[in-house]
Amino acid sequence: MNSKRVIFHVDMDAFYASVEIRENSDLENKPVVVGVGPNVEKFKGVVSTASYKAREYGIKAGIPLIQAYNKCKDIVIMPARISYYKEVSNNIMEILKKYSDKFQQISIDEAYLDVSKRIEDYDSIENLVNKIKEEILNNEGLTCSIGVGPNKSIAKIASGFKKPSGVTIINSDKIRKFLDPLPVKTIPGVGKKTKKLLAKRGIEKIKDLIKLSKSDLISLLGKAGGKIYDIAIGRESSEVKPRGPRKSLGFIRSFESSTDDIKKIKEKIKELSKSIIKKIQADDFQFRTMSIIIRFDDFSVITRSNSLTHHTNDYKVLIKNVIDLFDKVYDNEKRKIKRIGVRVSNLTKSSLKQEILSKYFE
DNA sequence: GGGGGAAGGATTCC
DNA sequence: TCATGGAATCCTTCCCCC
Ligand SMILES: Nc1ncnc2c1ncn2[C@@H]1O[C@H](COP(=O)(O)OP(=O)(O)OP(=O)(O)O)[C@@H](O)[C@H]1O
Ligand SMILES: [Mg+2]
Repeated sequence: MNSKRVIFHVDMDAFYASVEIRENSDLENKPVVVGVGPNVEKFKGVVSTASYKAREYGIKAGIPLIQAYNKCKDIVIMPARISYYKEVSNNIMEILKKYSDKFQQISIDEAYLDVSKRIEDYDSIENLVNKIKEEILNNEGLTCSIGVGPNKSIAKIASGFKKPSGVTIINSDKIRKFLDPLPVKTIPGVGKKTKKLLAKRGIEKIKDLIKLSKSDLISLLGKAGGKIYDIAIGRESSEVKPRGPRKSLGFIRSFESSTDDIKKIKEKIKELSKSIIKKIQADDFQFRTMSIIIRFDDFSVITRSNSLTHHTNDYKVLIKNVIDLFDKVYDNEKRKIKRIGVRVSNLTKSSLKQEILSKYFE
């Protein structure tokens, strides 16, 4: 029995922007930006993604639209149509499933495929990769990048190595050669803060990281440190497994400008709550915990939450609780509010009996 | 001492 | 100067209770 695995990580190229370009051929080769936020037309919002042409100007996800415009006055800004991208995503995921024995969707535009059983040699890897890319291009008119490795993390890092439309295959005997020179930030889980913390200790490349012991890294970074260590030594071994049920659901909206108009804020809270109820009822969920999220004009963020004794999907219950939470915060609060959100968690399926748990209580 | 849960914050990801 | 929106996971603190 051979335990060596072959994992693919498939990641669509500039996904939202590519869909918009596919829909409108005038946009081909143009610097296209998909924007999100309170008023994309008036540059109030940020870049959700940028086409590769736009990236030449330093435009990338997360930067304010006004900055993107200043970098390139020719950009075409499209407001995001997430539900449409979701449909496209579903089509792509169906294609990917066909080519794998185990499948794990990670996000709207990424998935892991365990294809170990379908691979005998290097050529069969290339054949399978090309087949997948072909079918996505033919059926959906979109390109993707694929990383191949002996585990999920290496596959993922590999898929980002050559983009767009790249293929990167990392054999087990090339792991060190591949990982060593990469910056620590390449590792999934190492973000801005962790990068800085490591830099302070002179750790910038993955090869620096593996000089530390696993326990060093755990005492430095907690549980995350252990995961980061395993990835860095190339021995991360988590399974490709289907996505579980969602754990929370919520909506957040920013105001065009910060406000202390309580009425306006409460209206927004009700609107967001209504959307949540609509969605959980459609998806047949119930919740037990309700939270509000507030970002003030100084950009500090607070969350307030409370939990019920029983699950519910009732609008009135949600409204009462989140408005109460808000009133408590705004009792003696001077700062204006930039952004307000409502979220529910502790979810269960409404109809389906909770067989597994209820068995224990017979 | 610690299990177990609630709350709140921080960080990361896409 | 600008600074989204959806979600997951982890950490710390507090509390109830054995
Ligand atoms: N910071 C962000 N805010 C909102 N949406 C984001 C953000 N980052 C990514 N997304 C959305 O998720 C999609 C997939 O993200 P991903 O990181 O794979 O980038 P991408 O646009 O597909 O480009 P790439 O070719 O680098 O993969 C994007 O198209 C995008 O719009
Ligand atoms: Mg992508």
